[in-house]
Amino acid sequence: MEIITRFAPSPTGYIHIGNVRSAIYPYLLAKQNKGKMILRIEDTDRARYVEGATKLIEDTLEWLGLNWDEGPIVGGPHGPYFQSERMEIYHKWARKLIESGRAYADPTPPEQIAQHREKCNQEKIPFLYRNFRPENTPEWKPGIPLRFKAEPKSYTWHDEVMGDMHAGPEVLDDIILIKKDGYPTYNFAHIVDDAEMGVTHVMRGVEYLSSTPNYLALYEALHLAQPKLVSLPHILAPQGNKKLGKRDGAKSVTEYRDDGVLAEAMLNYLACLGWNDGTEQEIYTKDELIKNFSLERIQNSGARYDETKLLWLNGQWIRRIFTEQGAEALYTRTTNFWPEIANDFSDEYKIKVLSIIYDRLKTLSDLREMTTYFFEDPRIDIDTLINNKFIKKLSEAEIEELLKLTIAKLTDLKEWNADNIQTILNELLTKTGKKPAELFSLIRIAISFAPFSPALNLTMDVLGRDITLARLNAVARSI
RNA sequence: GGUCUCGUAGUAUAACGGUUAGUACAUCGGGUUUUCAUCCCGACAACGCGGGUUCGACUCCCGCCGAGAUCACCA
Repeated sequence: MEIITRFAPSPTGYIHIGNVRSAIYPYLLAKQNKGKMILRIEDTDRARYVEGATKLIEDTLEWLGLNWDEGPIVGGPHGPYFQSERMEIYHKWARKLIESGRAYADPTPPEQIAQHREKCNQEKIPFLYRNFRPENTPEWKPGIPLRFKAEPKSYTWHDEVMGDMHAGPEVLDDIILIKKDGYPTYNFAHIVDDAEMGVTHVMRGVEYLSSTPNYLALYEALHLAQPKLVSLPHILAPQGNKKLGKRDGAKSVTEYRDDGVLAEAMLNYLACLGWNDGTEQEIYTKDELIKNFSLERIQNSGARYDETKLLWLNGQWIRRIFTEQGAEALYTRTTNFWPEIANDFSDEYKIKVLSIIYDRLKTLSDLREMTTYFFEDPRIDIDTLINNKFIKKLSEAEIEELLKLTIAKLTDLKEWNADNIQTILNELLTKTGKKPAELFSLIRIAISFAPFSPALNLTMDVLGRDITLARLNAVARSI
């Protein structure tokens, strides 16, 4: 049987790292089994609807490479994929329930319901609406909510992550199926949609675990086959024990993209947060995740979000793309991350810069701060120079002498390349008898005035003879 | 409060009932001709508590404690 999964977000805002896993796992499972993932937009709450949120959701999935097989944009045989466009379908199924006596229109005003609830709270007994079921119910028509008529009974079921589950009749209640505005509730709509769309695996956060018995009752009353149920544990906020949410400052997934995190790293990190394949592998490509993914190995307790590890993984991915796919491949990802002044420089030059700096990037946006001296002359700051912990050991006369000697040697260099520059540097070392730390720090700071930079000979090679000498001369004059 | 779920280092996790409880991130040391980073080596650090069952329990059972989820005309 073909496996069909779905990701069914409501368009109330951006997708953040706390909830994107419910898109990743369905995707992996579907792809692993040559099945399909459906994207369905659950927009039945008109009050919380946010304009543009659907676009945000689509962007996020596209960036991560979680391409849905059916849904908005791509279409498919089970559309429409917006719940707001499926009203007749819900009403059709609702009528079936009414006809079989399993649903009723409920005219009880909200204030009275609140009173019932309040009374139960005071008496410290569970509030169950079925105990307050109205005796005479009108015919169902727009403006009156439709409730399920629950039967108090026990259910057992199997959750692919949580294992065998059991619940008693005390959790079964007359849940609202259709709201008074005519829109279905999540509880009803998702059951109908999953069935109509042929969804075989319902994967969602654990928060739905407690309402599962009510869903089972609905499948039963509707004579629908029960799909496999998969509860995904929460991702916890860095602080405290709450699930990661927007109020903990959970950033949107695309914000990480804009901050220079690679999609590969993001997917890798999130997939492995609360899941592992039992090996000690840490770096997974999307294809490897698809190949190795398994429901059984999803963790059943919440996992804390750890941005430090994400950034480590991102560094790993930056280096991996560079070494496996080449400098150009990495360069194509860096377009938006160079300092503004770099716009005037050629791709070729920027690729050279990237090639010597890439292994110290944690995120691509580090380029902005780390590469400026490749594009403009640094401001000469003699204090920084002479206060450096190595250069401090040299007298001003020595500094001047060393700079002059370096300039002279480099001027005589016939072919300007990294190896030859290194030879010169080595010669200078033996000739002056200075320690590498002293001489190299002096030159490094004089040409960059940066807190750190790549190996000296590489930096000088990329900068070129003219600029290197010009900067050294400028510093020599300022001493 | 009712119902349900979870509990291995700071974090993420591994371990047929028998291991010096493994790995990674973080932290702290050390190494690779300057810095920062990479890379390499090393160190620190965990089975929530109490009972059982067993020759033997992180692993099975019970109790406790702790944490979380849910009890909406939100999803």
